[in-house]
Amino acid sequence: MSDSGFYEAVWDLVRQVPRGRVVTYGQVATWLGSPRAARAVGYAMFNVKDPDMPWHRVINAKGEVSIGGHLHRPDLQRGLLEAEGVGFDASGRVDLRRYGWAPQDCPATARSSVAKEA
DNA sequence: CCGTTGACCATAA
DNA sequence: CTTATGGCCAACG
Repeated sequence: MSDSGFYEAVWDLVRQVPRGRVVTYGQVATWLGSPRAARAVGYAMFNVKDPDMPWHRVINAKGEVSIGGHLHRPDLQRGLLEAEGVGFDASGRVDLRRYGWAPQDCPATARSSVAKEA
C-alpha cells in the first residue's frame, strides 16, 4: 500500500467515514496535511477502484454534491446519502454542521466548533 | 523536469 | 444569485 500515498490516504480516510456522515474535500485534504489539496482529493475519488469506497460521503465545501455530469450521477450520490439518513436541503445541500464528520485521530481536526449546534 | 488536467476553495465584481 | 480569476495540490505522459 501507500503506493501513491495520497490516494491511499484519501481512500483510507473515506473508508473511515461512518454511515450517515459526510466530509468535504477540503477537510479530507486538510487531514492529509494539505488543506489546499482538495482537488487532489477529488482526483483520488475519480481514480478509486474500490467497490466499497463510500465516495458518496465525500462532498464539496458547500455541502453539495460536486460530481454533476460525470460517470456517476449526483442523483445517485444523493440517493445513497439519503439512504444513510443524511438530509438534503431544498437546494440539494447537506447540513455540514449536522452531518459533517471528522476523524478522531487527526490533529488538524482541532477546530473550535462543535458543541454549539442546535 | 515541464505541461496538462481535475468529483476544489476562496474571493471579488 | 451568477460569473470570473487566482491559487494550491497531486498524479500522469
